[in-house]
Amino acid sequence: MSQQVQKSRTKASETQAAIFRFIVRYISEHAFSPSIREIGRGVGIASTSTVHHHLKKLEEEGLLEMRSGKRRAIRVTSHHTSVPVQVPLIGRVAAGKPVFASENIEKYVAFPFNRTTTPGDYFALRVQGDSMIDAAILDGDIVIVEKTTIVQDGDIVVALLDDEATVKTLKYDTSGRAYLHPENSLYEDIPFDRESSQILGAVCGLIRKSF
Amino acid sequence: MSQQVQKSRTKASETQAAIFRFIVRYISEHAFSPSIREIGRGVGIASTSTVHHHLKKLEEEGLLEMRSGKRRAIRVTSHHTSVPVQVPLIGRVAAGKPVFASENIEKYVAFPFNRTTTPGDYFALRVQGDSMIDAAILDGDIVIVEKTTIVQDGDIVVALLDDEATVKTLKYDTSGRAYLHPENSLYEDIPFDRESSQILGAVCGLIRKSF
DNA sequence: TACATTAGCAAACAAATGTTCGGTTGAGAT
DNA sequence: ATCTCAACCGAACATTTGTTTGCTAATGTA
Repeated sequence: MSQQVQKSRTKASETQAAIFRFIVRYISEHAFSPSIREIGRGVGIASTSTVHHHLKKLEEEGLLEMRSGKRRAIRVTSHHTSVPVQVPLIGRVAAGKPVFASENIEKYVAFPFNRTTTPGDYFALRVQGDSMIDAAILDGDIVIVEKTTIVQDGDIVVALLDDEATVKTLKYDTSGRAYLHPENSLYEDIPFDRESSQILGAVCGLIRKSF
Repeated sequence: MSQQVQKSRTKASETQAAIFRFIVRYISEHAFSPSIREIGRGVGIASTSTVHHHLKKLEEEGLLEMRSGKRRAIRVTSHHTSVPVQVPLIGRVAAGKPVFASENIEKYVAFPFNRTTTPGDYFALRVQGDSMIDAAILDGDIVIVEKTTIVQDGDIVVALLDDEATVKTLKYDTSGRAYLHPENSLYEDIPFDRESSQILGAVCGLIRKSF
């Protein structure tokens, strides 16, 4: 009999799992939530109220969030999916323009943050060259950068040198002078002057695509 | 006078750029689209029809897509943002269960694909150990894997060895026998037998988080 | 001046969609 | 047999929200 209780339980959670999977997949494909009726059609439930009931359950279980009243406003809880934050990808830096001006934004790339973040605090940059291969950063990789000027010895930073954004490790020599260290023995250290040059931020993530 | 034409033009495109930025930001923060009225409130336009008009323009310019009639169904064109596809992250593989059973799915992570893909064709795996550091894959990195068994010499693959999913380079020796090659001179090659072991897929992307 | 264009507003409309209510069915418990 | 409960249906309801229409003001043009 405990088996039958279990059976009814599993049936319920199976439907709910199916709904959950449908929502995740739908959002993946469409970039916006499904409506209750679309969910019903997707998993084979005819009544909107039944779907609604399951959604409430899923919400109680903490798997997803619904904005009451709003349409197509289902969101999967960050515990179970990452929150894809769209980060502006800085392309070639146009001379004269501020680095983060919209002219320099090539496109937006999604990065799966764990915590909620303010999108404006981050940017993305495509790495050019092999000067950081010993830090496992390859040519063509996209680094996610947190905008900050508070950086420590050993941080991988993005610095603006002659209208060119470069990725290097920041280090201090024995006399406390800052320099930029390429993680590749073929390259030389670059002295860094805070007056003439500028730290744009610290690398906090990376995306690589190989297809 | 050409200046004045330009002025009115820039004014229009400025409003539209503001709307575009608002939408990107809103979707980043909420994971679903704003409604026309929310956009209006966000950029300081009182009339829904004005916002609607600008959206049409933005759609003509190819910056975004709207599903006619559907609510909160604005989507930024993949040319300007990547499409965040939610990929299931395979955690510890439970003995006996199929690898891709939902029991083994730890969570979903977003990966910025360029082209539209079917989410079911990919999975994600957290890399354990430093056996691939010479391929710039570190301990803790998340690799994105395309489910396929068609792999070539030199491909970085995910193989299932003793209920453990491992990332290695697939190679063939001179006699055509397959083996798994760790990209780290401290590790030994592993002979690979297609009968007893299984190729789960080929690595096609990578996510690293360091914060 | 008269006309065209553009950005904006307000109001009304219609469609999509979340929410609620009552009823039905089947399995398990009392 | 009777009761309870969970899953489901169908229909009605209430909002949200996309769409349309007509109007005004400002600007540049013929």
